Amino acid sequence: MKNSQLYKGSLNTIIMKLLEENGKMYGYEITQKVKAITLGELQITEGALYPALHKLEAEGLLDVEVEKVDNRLRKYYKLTESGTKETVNRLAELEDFIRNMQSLVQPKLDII
Amino acid sequence: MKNSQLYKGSLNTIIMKLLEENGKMYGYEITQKVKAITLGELQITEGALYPALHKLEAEGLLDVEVEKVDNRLRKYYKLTESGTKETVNRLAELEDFIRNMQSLVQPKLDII
DNA sequence: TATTATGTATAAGAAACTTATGTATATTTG
DNA sequence: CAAATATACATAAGTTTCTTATACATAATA
Repeated sequence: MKNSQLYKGSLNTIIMKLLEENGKMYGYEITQKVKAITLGELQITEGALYPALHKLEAEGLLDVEVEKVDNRLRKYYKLTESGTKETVNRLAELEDFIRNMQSLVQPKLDII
Repeated sequence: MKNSQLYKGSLNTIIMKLLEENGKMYGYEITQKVKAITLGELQITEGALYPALHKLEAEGLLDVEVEKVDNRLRKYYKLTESGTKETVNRLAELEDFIRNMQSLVQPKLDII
């Protein structure tokens, strides 16, 4: 699928929110979860996801823990303490963003 | 002001929606309108705005018309026929985007 | 007189992505 | 049983969209 340009910049927030909600997740799991929640509309590509996870880890917002399941590698990510705090800010920013976009787009009401 | 990363990719949609609503606008007017509607929260910089307007024009979505007001230049932009059609799509995409982001972020409701 | 507001523009660089490719194992389908 | 799909991670090249800085010019305000 071709995601709209609008999603650009929202990936970090999505990752952090999912981790806040689910405790720990691995990359592939995140892509499937997002796909399920958005009914297939938003597909996160690996080319976007893995660099994003690595960056969040480098920033100290995520911790990683490797597990081997069914002879396959999994890297479980979870929020650090700092990441948990930052998630609150990111979600507040998202709410402001959505509110502002709705203000810009909502049709003016005519009083009859 | 420092706008959140979230706004990345939304400028074109904002411009087109404002032009749909107001018929014709010039660049500076767009920046002021957005600032007013978002109560100062979203500041569009010239470095983002003018290249965006030029690109939309190059794509045939906007027409431009130069006017001189108070000895100062103004470039009024308005949607072309093609731009009007495309605006419908962009606004639908925005609605989908907002809906998906809310699905991803909305806290699960507990039934008591 | 200096700053702020109005008005447009571009150039260099950063950030977040897409697209393509690579590697490897497990499971399902024809 | 072979081939395709699903699972699982990763990176590199290129594109798009933005930020930041700079430039020019007139009008209004402090």
